[in-house]
Amino acid sequence: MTMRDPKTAPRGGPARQRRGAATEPGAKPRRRKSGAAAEPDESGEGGQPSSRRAAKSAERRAAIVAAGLQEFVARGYTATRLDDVARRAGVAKGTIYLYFKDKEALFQELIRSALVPVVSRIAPQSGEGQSARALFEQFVQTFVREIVETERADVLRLVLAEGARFPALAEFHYREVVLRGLGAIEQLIRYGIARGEIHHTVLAKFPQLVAAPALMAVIWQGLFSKHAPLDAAEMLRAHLDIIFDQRGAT
Amino acid sequence: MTMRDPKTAPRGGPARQRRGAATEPGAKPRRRKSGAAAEPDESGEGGQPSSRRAAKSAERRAAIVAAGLQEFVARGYTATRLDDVARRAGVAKGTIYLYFKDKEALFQELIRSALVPVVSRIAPQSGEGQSARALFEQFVQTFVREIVETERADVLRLVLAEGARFPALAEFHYREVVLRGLGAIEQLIRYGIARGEIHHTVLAKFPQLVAAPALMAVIWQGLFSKHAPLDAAEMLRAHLDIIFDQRGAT
DNA sequence: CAATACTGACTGACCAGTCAGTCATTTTCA
DNA sequence: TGAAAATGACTGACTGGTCAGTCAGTATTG
Repeated sequence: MTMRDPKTAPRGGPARQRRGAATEPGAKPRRRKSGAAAEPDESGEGGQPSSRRAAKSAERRAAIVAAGLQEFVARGYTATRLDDVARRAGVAKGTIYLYFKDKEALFQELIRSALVPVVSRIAPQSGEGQSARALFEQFVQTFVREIVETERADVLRLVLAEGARFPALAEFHYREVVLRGLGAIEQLIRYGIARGEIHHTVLAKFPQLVAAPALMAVIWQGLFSKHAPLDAAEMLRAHLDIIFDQRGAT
Repeated sequence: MTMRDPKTAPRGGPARQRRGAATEPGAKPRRRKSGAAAEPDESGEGGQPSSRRAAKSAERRAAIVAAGLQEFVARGYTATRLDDVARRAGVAKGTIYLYFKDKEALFQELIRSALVPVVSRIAPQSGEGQSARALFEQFVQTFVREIVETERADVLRLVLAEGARFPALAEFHYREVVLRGLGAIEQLIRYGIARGEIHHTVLAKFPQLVAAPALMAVIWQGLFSKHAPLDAAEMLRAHLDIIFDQRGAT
């Protein structure tokens, strides 16, 4: 097994520096831009000195990320050309390298910024006193609205597609998205069991069973909806009926 | 949206002929080999004239497919180099082109030969009189043994990964694997409902709900098992408990 | 007028697909 | 039967296009 990760694979080539895994802002490339690392500096318009540049910088960065998102989603990691990303972002190719160390760094940042924020947003609003069923309904609704019906579904598929080839990406996604997501689901399940609404206690052990139809929905929409449309919301509701023991009916 | 499919993308290039979709043996490249199309000619050793050549030919073809499988699974479509496939198969690069029209043809053939045969094998043995539960158990067991625990799981993930970029592949997979698989599941469900073992009649409408945990298992094993092992068989059994209304217990 | 941001032509590696030539097997025919 | 001819299988150096990443130079800004 040769198993070389995809990058640009410096075969026998010259220097072409490499680094273990992700980008971890703080890399220290030759020149580093103001807004390059973190701190989006949320001064919208104010008068902060040098805020003008910072704002424009943040804007450019965002444009690159957005463009990258579309390109990567459409073609996958390897087949995406940074020239295209640059063109789509209305920027010269070199500019990308002012904001990101290399192609992979852009890729990871992209995934990060597309999925992480939504994980917290989708978690239950903790509404004590509400029925577990209601909380699950809300969960499903949010999931469909925020993921299945947005380009975030594409990003999720992208992670599934490329994850196996990017251990660092898979690990990150597991930690930041899967663990947190399943954790939230498990809490909901326990809540439902405690309230006597859910009788299948195994679900607390395998929250994946609750998430599975959502995964199915995301994948189906991406690959097969053209051949056989699937009403994700309805399917997920039906799944809730099963979890909550609502037999029969439609 | 430019949306060009990955291939080698003859950008503005010269002639470089292309064709609509798959390979469809019968393409008619310049020269065509004996065993190139179908009919493996199962004469093991016998005396059929010219069987020697045919046998060796089939062997080579198989070696190429096997090598391709490993490479594509490890790197994905675009990042796989045919030079590597050739080396792994113990063959010169040119030889690949004697058996397959191009990279994509090899890729498709690969997926085809890895998944299609197993679909029929995994379908229920129609054992009339048996409880639906028993049939489902058997189904799950076969699925785990034949897919989750084999490299076929990798192939399945490969389809999920590349399907979006290969409409022809997605369509083929939908027709030959998904439709047939879900069809078999739906039959089982109806059987279970008819026997009064399954009460959730929605399942007949959404057999995807039954398949979803299997999909989850395949994906989890590929991406996250390193971080959090998942006992697929146990999870799928737990899922059956839910479908069959076996409340509580573990 | 620095300093900083940006540009895009350029380099060097890379790789799908080709094809002229070599090797192996089978057929033909004396 | 044995040798030459014909057919088929295989090879790998080569071509032409591609693309990540660089950097000298230009623009913009404070």
